[in-house]
Amino acid sequence: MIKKGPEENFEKIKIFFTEYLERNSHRKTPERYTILKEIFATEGHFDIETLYIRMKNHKYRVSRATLYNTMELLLGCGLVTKHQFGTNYAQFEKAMMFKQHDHFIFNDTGEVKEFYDPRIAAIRANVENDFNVEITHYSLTFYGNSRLKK
Amino acid sequence: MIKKGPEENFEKIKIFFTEYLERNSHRKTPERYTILKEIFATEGHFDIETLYIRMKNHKYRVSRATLYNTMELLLGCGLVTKHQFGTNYAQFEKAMMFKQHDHFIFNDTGEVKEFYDPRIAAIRANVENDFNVEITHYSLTFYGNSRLKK
DNA sequence: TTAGATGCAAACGGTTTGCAGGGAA
DNA sequence: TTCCCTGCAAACCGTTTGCATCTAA
Repeated sequence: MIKKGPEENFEKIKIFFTEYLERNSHRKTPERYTILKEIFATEGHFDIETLYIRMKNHKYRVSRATLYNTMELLLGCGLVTKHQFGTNYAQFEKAMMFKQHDHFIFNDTGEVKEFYDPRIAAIRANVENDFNVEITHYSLTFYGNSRLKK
Repeated sequence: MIKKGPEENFEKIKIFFTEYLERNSHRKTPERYTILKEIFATEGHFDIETLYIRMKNHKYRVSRATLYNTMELLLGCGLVTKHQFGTNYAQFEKAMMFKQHDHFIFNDTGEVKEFYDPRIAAIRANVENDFNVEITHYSLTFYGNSRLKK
């Protein structure tokens, strides 16, 4: 079985984004694709300012307004996820389809760990029934400190 | 068995706060007690601005700076809990000892519902073991819309 | 007496908005 | 050609900070 390279996967992502833009009558501007590319070229979490500086370093002409604007689109089609993590600015990460997870944050460093627990789906189902609601998204984050080595 | 009135419970809270202030060499100023009283006299969630306006309406002379300052102390001794709920300003609620709960937020109105699920404690224990950390606090919030009545 | 608190107002910083110019359709 | 998007800069707004004054200890 031939393993797909990251380039091929990114092609699919571009097509997915294109379809979303067309479906919602949004223009397919080069800026939007450049931002998408930049996001999927890096790992882990990021905030707007970091992304802005990174793109400036890569000699792209881009404004913060367009970044915020495009993030809204990427959130809308589910290619990116937004987190608040307690501070008063947002952090994002590219959505890893089929790899749902939640977060643990170190109080001192802010370092982010990821974990997955199937029981969350069960809790979610319960909440939907109890309140007669449809849950669109959720956030579960633990905060703490590393234990002393024994 | 005689049921305790809210006044009597509040006396205990005041004593608890006083002990915390003394233990940490903080002054017992009238402002701090007034803020404490105001918070425990109202139900549900609130933000700083709402609290500020409410106190102004009650003819108290208070500044936002002192409110933020005092919230820090109340958080420090666990009498109050802080939430971020995705917006970029904080919301608080008085801690209800022995009544742990999490939140469901309506996407459209921002209305807050509370629920409790014991499985969260189990997930928490797992995370502590997996990462060899000590969890100090956490946040679980579901977001969604009310289902159409059938 | 004095170091910590307060009220006020200005500063801060992430996000949003207004607007003239540019480019996708 | 149209009008949605972009870059830029200013506005916005919740929070933090600086400072003169006040007061709990």
